[in-house]
Amino acid sequence: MERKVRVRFAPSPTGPLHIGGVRTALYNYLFAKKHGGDFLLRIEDTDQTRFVPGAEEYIIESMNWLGIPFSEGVGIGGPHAPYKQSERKPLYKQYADDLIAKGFAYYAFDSGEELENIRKSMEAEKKTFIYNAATRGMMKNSFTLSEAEVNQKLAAGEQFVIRFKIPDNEEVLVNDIIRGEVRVHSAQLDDKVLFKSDGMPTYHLANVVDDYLMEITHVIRGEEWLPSAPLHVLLYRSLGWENKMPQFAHLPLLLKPDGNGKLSKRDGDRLGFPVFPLQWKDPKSGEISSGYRESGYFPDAVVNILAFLGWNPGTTQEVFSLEELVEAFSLERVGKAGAKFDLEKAKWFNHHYLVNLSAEQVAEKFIPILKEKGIEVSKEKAATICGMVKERAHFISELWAQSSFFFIAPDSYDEQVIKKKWKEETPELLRKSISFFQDSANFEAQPLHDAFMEFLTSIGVGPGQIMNIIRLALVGSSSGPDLFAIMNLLGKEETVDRLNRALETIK
RNA sequence: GGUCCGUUCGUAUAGGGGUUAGUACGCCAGGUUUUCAUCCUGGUAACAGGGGUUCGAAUCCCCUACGGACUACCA
Repeated sequence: MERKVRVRFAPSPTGPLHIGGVRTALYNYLFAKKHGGDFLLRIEDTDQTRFVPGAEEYIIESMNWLGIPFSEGVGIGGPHAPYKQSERKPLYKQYADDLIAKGFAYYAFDSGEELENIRKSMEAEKKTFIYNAATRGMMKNSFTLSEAEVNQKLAAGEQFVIRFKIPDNEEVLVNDIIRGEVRVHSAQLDDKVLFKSDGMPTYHLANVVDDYLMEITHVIRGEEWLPSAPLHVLLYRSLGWENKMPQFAHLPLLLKPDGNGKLSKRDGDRLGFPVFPLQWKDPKSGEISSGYRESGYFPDAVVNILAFLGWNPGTTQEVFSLEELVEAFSLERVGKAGAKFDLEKAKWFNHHYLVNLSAEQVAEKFIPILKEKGIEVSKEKAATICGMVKERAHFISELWAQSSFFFIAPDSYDEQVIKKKWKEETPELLRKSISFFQDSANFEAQPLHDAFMEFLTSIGVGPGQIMNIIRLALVGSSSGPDLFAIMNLLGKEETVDRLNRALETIK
């Protein structure tokens, strides 16, 4: 019996969504769509102490910006609502109780302090404290206390947790789509807390219960969860849900670009690239972290960049739309090793997307920037300019530096060019050129070019002697688009003005 | 420390017993362009180390090294 593919993205609202998380969400989405399945958003907020206001909204806004839609979940609703674990709180206890009834879990009354002390003293002996078959007998729990004592503590309202009883001496097998068979001996596992003293389940319980209830078929999550996957397998078995256990796929981590280690919030701004999809202002410290959106990345480009960090299609195609990614994606082609973010490649991707936009589309995004600078232009003119300069930029924001001379005459001239190109005969040449332009009836780029070339030939001057000077006068530097196209856009009057100004100013 | 996961050019990766170890970004050189950018062509650069298995290993196995994750009443 084939179940309908259902996957979930289950972030914790403890801060802004990290690009590693975005990639996890993306892979989940791609997998779901590829198999005609569902993609749910579940918010895992079982830890009230770490809740950060705005984080949940941030997650949803990020996914919206990226154009990755959920089919079900928080903010959308669906047959398994609610999708926020804090709102599902009453649901979990019964499963913990069920586990206790079946002998797979037990009450424990050790205080945090007691636990900490024993961990410390074990550490002093260079041993690791594991709360399991080996140590249960020395702690305060259902095994060391009589049933009457336990009941009395419970009745007295004493604080307790419910721990999972890891089976003794067993090899636990986790079947991972990406990593194959992973085996861990139960002696290495500890009796994790399933149910906290505050009445909330821990991740482990809530996650398994909700995945079961929501009929999740594939759990695609970060590699940091691999060590606890054996516990989850055991939990499915103990709950009697083994035949409904989802398949696991643990994704490789995103690493920092320099050195090693997991990519973290600090690295991004240190290395000059965002680690968050959207700009984030920490509600407590007020600290601002940059986002891809605000940095000028296109959502399609971010999706494309992220898709290729840990996955490849097995062909040489690198530019993929979201639809194409859905078509090409498979978990089998996800790599095992952590991937480092490459800023240069990311910029290249964005540049590629920028160039592939039409001049009109680019202009639409550029006009607001011009407005901010107090410049009003027609859509047509903006589009013409964008068409001329878009391939010289990685981001929309770089367009201004590439095109400001269209709107504002240069207030200085590149010294290097002056030094190299401004010769004794230059002023005379420039004067002749000015009067040529002054007398030109046709200022269309091509005819103007042809006529000017003819003129240069007639006075016995090579283009190299004057073209750079004219560019310098018009642009202020020696770079930029086709000179005659610039003149055409500037118009005769402005062109002649700028040439005259250069003549007067230089030397 | 323990457990688990990983390791191909600087980066992302292809290749999974016989390849001149391929591609992209970056970088370098040449071409195009009156300039710069784009574009085109070429180049640079990698199988962590050691043992096996095999006629043959980047590929399979083991060990070592290195890196990472986890080791909470956090997720």
